[in-house]
This record gives sequence, structure tokens and C-alpha cells, in this order.
Amino acid sequence: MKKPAAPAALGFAPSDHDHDDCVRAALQAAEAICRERGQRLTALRRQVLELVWSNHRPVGAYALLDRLQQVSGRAAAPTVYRALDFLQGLGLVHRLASLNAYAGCVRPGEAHTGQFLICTSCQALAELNDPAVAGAIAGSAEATGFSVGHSTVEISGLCPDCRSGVRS
Amino acid sequence: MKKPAAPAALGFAPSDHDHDDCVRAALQAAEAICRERGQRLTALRRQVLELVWSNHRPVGAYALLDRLQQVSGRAAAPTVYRALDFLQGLGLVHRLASLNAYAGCVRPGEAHTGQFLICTSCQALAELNDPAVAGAIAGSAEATGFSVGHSTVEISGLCPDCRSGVRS
DNA sequence: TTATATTATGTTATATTGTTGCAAAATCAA
DNA sequence: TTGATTTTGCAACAATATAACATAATATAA
Repeated sequence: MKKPAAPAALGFAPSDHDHDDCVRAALQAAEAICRERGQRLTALRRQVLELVWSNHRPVGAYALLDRLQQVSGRAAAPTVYRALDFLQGLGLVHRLASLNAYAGCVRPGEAHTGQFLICTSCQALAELNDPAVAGAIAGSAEATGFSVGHSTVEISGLCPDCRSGVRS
Repeated sequence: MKKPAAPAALGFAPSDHDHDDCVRAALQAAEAICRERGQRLTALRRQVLELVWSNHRPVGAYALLDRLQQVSGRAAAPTVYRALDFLQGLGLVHRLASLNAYAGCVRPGEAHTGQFLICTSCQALAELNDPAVAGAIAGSAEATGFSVGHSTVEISGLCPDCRSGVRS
């Protein structure tokens, strides 16, 4: 029997998790949020979100574009970027500045600034939301008189599996 | 009388600081580090470092290229990127992923992972090196079994001056 | 329901950032 | 000085992202 969905909320998704559940959960959350805020989750946007969620790795916009063209015919760069902007605006997708790539948000709807762990070996991504990190940053920044807007916290290194050699 | 050099090591550089001292200090540190490590601080690399240090704001590679062409004739993109790579390799310059831009390191030579405060209003940049932040990140990451390599911590918001209206 | 306004998408072109590959020049070491 | 190594010049190109404008789809109001 498979494990329950959205295990990535705290750390890395186990390799045996049922990823379909992750996708379903992400799409349902997206629908709920759009309904709530009077936004339209069009077929295209839904498609892009689904592609972003095809695994727990960041995806580049042009990789997304390739896949989109395979699935649903014609599309060009602005198509993807517009969908990503829309999804980011609703907090459904994050942009990873250090990779120029995108990933599904594991806590859609909740206002938050995630911290991201990026495996340099297998590209696995974990989104953390550790108040201690956010607090340390806020404290340090505000000690200098700086008022914090948006935080980019992206840590590269080795995920547990790659570290221990389960995947090398 | 002007204030002493390198005031930016902790927070934002005061607007009345003697910036020539910052540049001098950066160049001297660069020379020392290159000598120590048997690397060559060529005229070109020195020039690029000086341009990066022309103020306490991040600079894009192509802006740097423009200035370089004005100062020293012919140059192309790879010229700038190679010099930046060299300087980054020695820890003299940081790349800011969230801006695709570069800035002089205020603590050259010391191994460290800086945290950056970026003013969205005046583009002022402060480099922090707060062990509490680094520690919180390391703790949070290692709790998931992740082994930390490089950290990208870039916070955008309002610097003290812009916040208080000294600069609007 | 139709007319109108708004929003979303298609399309083409272009801007911005960064890299590759190879040749020429400068520097270093013997 | 010779030969090896490193640095720079140069040309082309790759990857990421945006602008501008036309068309299509959807929502809203009469």
C-alpha cells in the first residue's frame, strides 16, 4: 500500500510515495484557490501546473514548453511564462532564482516564504518552511534597520539518498 | 573628516563614508589573496574588480561590460564573465542569483556564505554574515538529512534610509 | 440574447544573460 | 630563448525572459 500524499511538505519525498496523490492534491488546491479568489484555472494553466508537478524536481521554463508542445500542440515561450506568472501570483508555484527553474509549492494558499533544499546530484527538491530560519533572517535584517520584503533561500547540497549512496 | 573604510561589513554603508577607502581596501585584499595563492591579478581583472566596487550596488555583467569598454577599449562578454569567474573563485566577488548581478565581497579571503539585503528602492546592498542565520539553515537542512553545500540567501526589502524617507 | 468589456491566448520579434570554441598574445619556467 | 601554460580577443551561439500587438474566449450588463 502506498503512502499518503504530499509527503514533501517536510523534507524530501520518499521514493516510494504515491506521486499521483501529490498531483491530485496540487490540482485540487489550485481549483479551490482560484474559486476562492475569482481567478480562472484555464485548461492551459492547469496543464502547466500539472507539468510542473510531474515530479519533485525544478523544471526550466523551456523544458516545460517542450513538454507542453508535445501534449497540447502549439505553444510559445510567452504561453509558459504567462501561466507560470499566474501560478506564482497565487502561490501555487515557486521560482528558484539560483536555477532559473520552477517548482510546485507544497503549501499552496498559505502565505509563506519557503526555504529550498536542492540536491546537486539527483536534482531532488525539498521545500521547507522553518520559522527558525525565517526568524533568524528577520532578526538579522531588522537589526540593521532593514525591512524585509521577499526572501530567497536556496540551499544546494546532497539529499539524504545521494549522501548515503542509495542513489549515487 | 571622513569615516574609516569598509563600513559595509555590518549592514549598509553610511552615505557619508569615504568610498575610495572601500575600493582601495578591496584592491589591496585582492592583491594579497592573489599573491598568497599564486594567482595573477591582471590589469583586466583588477579593472573589473574596481568597476564592481564603484559603488555598493549590484552590477549586471553587461553593465560592467559597457563601462569596461568605455575605460579600456575593446572587450566582449566572455572577457567580463571570465574576470568575474576568476574573482568569484577567490571569494572577491559574489553573484546575486535573484538579480543576475554581481557585487564586491566585503570579507574577501574568509570562507563564508553571506546573506544579502537588497533595497528594492535604491538598490543598496548589504552583505551580512550572521552565524545565527547560517546556523538555523544548517540545523533545518540537516534535520532532513541534507548535507549543505552552498547557500543562496538574498532578502529584498527596504534599506533604513528608504524606509525612513531619507531617500525615497 | 446580443452588445460590450475584460481577460486569456497566439504569434512574431527581440531583449537579456551567459557559454563554447578556437586563435592570438602574454607570461612563466626551464 | 624555447616550450609550456595561462590569459585575452573574437565570433558565434545557447538559454532565459519580455514586448507588442492581433485574435479568441469568456464574463458582464443592457
